[in-house]
Amino acid sequence: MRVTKAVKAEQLRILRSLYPNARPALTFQSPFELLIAVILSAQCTDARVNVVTGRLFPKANTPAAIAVLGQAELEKEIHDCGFFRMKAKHIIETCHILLDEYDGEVPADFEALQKLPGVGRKTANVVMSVAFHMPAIAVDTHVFRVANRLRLAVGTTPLEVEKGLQKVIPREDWSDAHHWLILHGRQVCKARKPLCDTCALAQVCPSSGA
DNA sequence: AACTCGGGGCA
DNA sequence: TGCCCAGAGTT
Repeated sequence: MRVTKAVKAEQLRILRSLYPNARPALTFQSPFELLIAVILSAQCTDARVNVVTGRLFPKANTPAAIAVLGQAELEKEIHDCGFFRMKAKHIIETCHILLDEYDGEVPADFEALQKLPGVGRKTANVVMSVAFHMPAIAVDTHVFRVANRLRLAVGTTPLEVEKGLQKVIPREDWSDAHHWLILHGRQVCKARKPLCDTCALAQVCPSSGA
């Protein structure tokens, strides 16, 4: 199957119809809360992150408060999220940088965000998109896999796929499309046994059945 | 490019 | 039990 521009448009139309009310699964009440939640979400389900932040944020939901909390106590709070020592170290360092260099605020700047410890390209894109409503597409493993299988965007690195998606997806849909691809990757286009038999995109997917 | 960090989900 | 993850940093 040849994935033309028209086919890609059809793929996107179907995805939108499948996941009409796509929204972030993480619960947060400020850019800082979102930043922490996304750092915690690496290799951890959003449901579990929400449980952890539901306990943590009432105690501390600012860079100053978490810095006061200290690494040892933070490690206990986020223990259930996995990689807790490394994440706690990164979060504490990030809080100090936010206090020292950004007046305790989360900068609405992709480059600045990505320089923070524990914040990579994916996390920075999520914060820009979700917290600051800027056009950005965060490419995680689900987005990467689904985009490649559909040939919606092809690449061997997340950055390549991100650029490819930016070309074929209307700017106003970037934030939503991220969620369509994630949901589809989790529920249907799974890494191991993709459910091609019942996939609504099978007709427009070159990887279907393969 | 390969490895580490650390738990849980799931067959 | 064993394998796989809604990543990022280091070597």
